[in-house]
Amino acid sequence: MRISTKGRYALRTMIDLASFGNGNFISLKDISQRQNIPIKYLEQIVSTLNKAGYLNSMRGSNGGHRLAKSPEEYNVGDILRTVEGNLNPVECVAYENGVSCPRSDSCNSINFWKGLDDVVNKYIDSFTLKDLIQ
Amino acid sequence: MRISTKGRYALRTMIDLASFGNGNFISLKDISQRQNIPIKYLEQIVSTLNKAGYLNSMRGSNGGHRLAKSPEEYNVGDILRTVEGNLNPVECVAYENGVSCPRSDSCNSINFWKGLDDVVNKYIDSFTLKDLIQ
DNA sequence: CGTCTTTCCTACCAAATAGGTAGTAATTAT
DNA sequence: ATAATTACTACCTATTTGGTAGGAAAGACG
Repeated sequence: MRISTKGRYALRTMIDLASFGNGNFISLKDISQRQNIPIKYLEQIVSTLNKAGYLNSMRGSNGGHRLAKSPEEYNVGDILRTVEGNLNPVECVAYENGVSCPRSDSCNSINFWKGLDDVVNKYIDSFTLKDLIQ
Repeated sequence: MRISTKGRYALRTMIDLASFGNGNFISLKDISQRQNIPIKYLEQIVSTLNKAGYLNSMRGSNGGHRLAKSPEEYNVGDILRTVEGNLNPVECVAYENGVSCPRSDSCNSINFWKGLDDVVNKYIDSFTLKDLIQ
């Protein structure tokens, strides 16, 4: 029942950009040093955030990353699900293309797990990035 | 953000005992077949539940396990924490012997993670084993 | 133009965790 | 005695986590 470093680093990176960015491009080197995250690992995480459209990036000298939107427009749940994959507590609550656990008919606990999934997602979806800045 | 098979199997085992036990000793073989859980793996999980005092066990022919208390006296959160270890979403919210994350002073997200930890534990603690039987 | 800085992309890797399997000893009903 | 069952301990394989490493592409600046 853990959020991995990816999720935590992603959130700290977004908070860092929101706090120190001010619309300017910030290099991974700066974020890496401030947040104490290995730069090569940070690259991968930022790449995911980038592909999700959360960031604008610029290559080359003086390049870097900045938020694509203002902090209150980011849902923390979206950020976490983007880098962590889904956050289902158990796979039987994930219904991809209509397929569910073969035991679901006889399973007494599936509604319990669904409820857990709900409270987790409801909680993380109740925060925007702005809420996490002081 | 996953509950492992250990937690799910443990819960299903407790539900099975509550549903089919009726105060009698039920063998792991029976539970294993009904719940489709490898018996040797089940042994280990049941051993943990046993050591936590949740079960009475009897060896030998016609032996088996039964609930030590009535279903409404088991908290589902306790069962899960017993077999899964703690369920902290991130380690920084776990304060063992007063030690916390070295970044906690400057960390904007620690209260967010603590809140997540709270909603998860509050949810799983709001169910007893009885609630999960039909 | 050349160089420096930075992102972008892909491959690789070691340690930990998950999810078991296996063997054998101890206990008890019949 | 023996068959059935729990109890204990060691082992094992696949996946996931948490990174490293190297080089290509792009842009700023002298």
